[in-house]
Amino acid sequence: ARGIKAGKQLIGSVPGIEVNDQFQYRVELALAGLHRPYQGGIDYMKHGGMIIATSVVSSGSYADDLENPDVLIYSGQGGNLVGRDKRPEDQKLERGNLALKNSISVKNPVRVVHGSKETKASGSDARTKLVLTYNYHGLYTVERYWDEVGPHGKLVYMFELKRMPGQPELAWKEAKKLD
Amino acid sequence: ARGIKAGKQLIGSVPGIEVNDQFQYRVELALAGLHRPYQGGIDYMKHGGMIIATSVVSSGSYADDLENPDVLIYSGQGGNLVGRDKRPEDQKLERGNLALKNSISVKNPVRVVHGSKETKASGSDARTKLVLTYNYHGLYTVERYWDEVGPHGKLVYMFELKRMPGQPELAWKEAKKLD
DNA sequence: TAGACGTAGA
DNA sequence: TCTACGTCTA
Repeated sequence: ARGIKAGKQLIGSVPGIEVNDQFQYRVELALAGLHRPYQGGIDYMKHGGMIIATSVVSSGSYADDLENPDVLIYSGQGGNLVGRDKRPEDQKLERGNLALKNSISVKNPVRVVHGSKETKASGSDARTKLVLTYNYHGLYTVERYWDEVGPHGKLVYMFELKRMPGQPELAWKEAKKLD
Repeated sequence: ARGIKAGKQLIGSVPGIEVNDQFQYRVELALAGLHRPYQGGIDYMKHGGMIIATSVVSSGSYADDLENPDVLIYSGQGGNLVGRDKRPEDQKLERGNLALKNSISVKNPVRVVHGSKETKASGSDARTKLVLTYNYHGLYTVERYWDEVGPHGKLVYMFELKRMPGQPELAWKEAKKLD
């Protein structure tokens, strides 16, 4: 694999990629042109003088709401809310968060990729293990946003994304919580 | 690329990999079976009740000495000596550092991969840019180790590795420092 | 659970 | 220069 190069940044559907397509690593999302940042959850681009969001990845690190697959409540980025040894801070309405906010008025489609734990047969022995897998959920629009104060006492932006109609049904099973 | 799996851990040469083979990403080294850790500089395994080093990657993040390609002075790991916002600490003779020390008496071959900046033509425009590239330098033995006090006042372990004779010459050019 | 010579893009 | 919902092994 010499010269891995991410696909060009697009708005909306990516040719050759269909709803329910599955990926195992973030680098594959970049390669496919679905979502370029290797770690960042929000991808965006300049469009008509402002930045707008082009894709988001929800990987379960935040308290996103996924009960209804047609509506995604997505937490903003920043504020050091993930990771140990980080002092939490208020999130700011900049970069990815600003891009998502701008996409509300622009009404552009945003690709949504959902990371979920999936059970997978583990080679030679009969047991299974949980593997994080990324599923393409299709195009959404950003409907609204608000801010709340999280359990750490800091400001968190929340974005509501709604799935655009006329797309294939989601073949999506989340791994049962193992309590 | 479904189910990327690192090669099995070997001591010495890896079948199919030759001196001067070149790689672009750490994940490729893991895939090839040359060096499994994605970030760690020292790979090791249990052997006869102790851990011994199997490979090291020098990427220029530490003050390693590479003037003479037949002798590699390699800095130990740990102590938070790389990265911002980290308070430096004394390195400890554990994990990779302990493995390298044990390899002195075991005299087992250790694979050496050298990361260096290489000039590369940059697509459509005529300019070049520097890209970190990993070159396989072949098998070395660990000759000795010592500790020093670094500029930060903390203990750093240093290991001297010597290239084993009878291997192909290194076709190795480091990018000139751009001052 | 946490460490580790990672990466790309802004 | 810095951020960012990474990813592996111990």
